[in-house]
Amino acid sequence: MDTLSIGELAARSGVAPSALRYYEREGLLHAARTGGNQRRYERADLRRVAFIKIAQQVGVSLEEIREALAELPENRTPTKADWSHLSSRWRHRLDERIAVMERLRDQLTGCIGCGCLSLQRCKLINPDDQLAVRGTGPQMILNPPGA
Amino acid sequence: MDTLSIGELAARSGVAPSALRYYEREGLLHAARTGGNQRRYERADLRRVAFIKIAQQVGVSLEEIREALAELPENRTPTKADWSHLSSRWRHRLDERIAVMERLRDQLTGCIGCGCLSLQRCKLINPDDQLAVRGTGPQMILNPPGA
DNA sequence: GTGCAATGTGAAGTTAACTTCAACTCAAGC
DNA sequence: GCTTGAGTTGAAGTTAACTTCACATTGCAC
Repeated sequence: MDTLSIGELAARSGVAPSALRYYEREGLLHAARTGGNQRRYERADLRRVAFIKIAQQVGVSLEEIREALAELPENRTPTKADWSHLSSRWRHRLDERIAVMERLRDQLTGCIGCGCLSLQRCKLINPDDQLAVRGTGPQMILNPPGA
Repeated sequence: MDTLSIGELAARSGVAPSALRYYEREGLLHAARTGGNQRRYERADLRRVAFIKIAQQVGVSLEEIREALAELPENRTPTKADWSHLSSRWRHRLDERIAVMERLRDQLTGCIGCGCLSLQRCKLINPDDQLAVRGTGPQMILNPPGA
């Protein structure tokens, strides 16, 4: 057969049936129904679920993932080109997130040297938190001066 | 004065007072009290809060953060060496997480070429999901063969 | 010393992303 | 054809990490 029951999709994707039903309620996934009202997924849905998992790994909310998936064609199985398009957009997200984490790491590494951990600038240099006026939180990482 | 009220710490750290109280209930933070029962924080607590924010950025739960912070000395203000030790441990975490995301990105990039997005190995090469037996989910990223 | 913003507390509410439950129906093997 | 393991639904429960609320108390400014 070329369709999958919810249990099969769950086993293949590593996502619990209850989560798949939840995704359906949330509009991230759609399933055809058998005469007896059971869900039947297409193999293409494996990709869809894979994409959802990947995006979650990157820290994206289901809400945003749904919006992204909404760009895929509804009336036909997505083609390579469709997935390519989506994937490359997400590649950018990934790149950005990696960049943030690298800045975080480098800043942390720099702070190991003086032990300050202020992340707004080393306390030894800037003992009065003067950078606090730029906003709250770890400014140097989320909003580096050079970006 | 060299202590901070909860409002001051909140403003400096970018963390809401309610969150700071919550952290205290959860054992991540401790504050001295004035005669009138108001919290007074030491300047060293700015570092503590900064560390909490950083760790959260990395996707670590407060539970784990609390465990990490528990390694700091309780009876004295943490020294540079104390923070250095903690920081270098977290640098490893960051490195690992960055590595995972880079694998994710590279895999995604690879899949853009064929449009498959299977992440268990390109479907064109492995049309029957044979890798599914290795476990559920995106194995190649979370558990790369070479790791 | 008085006023009013800041702070205190416990309890309840919120959001995301699911899971669990109860009660029922479907479907595949013997 | 009967059993039994999947599957269905709506509703309620769960967890993390907070926020909001109501109401009492404090403490700096004038």
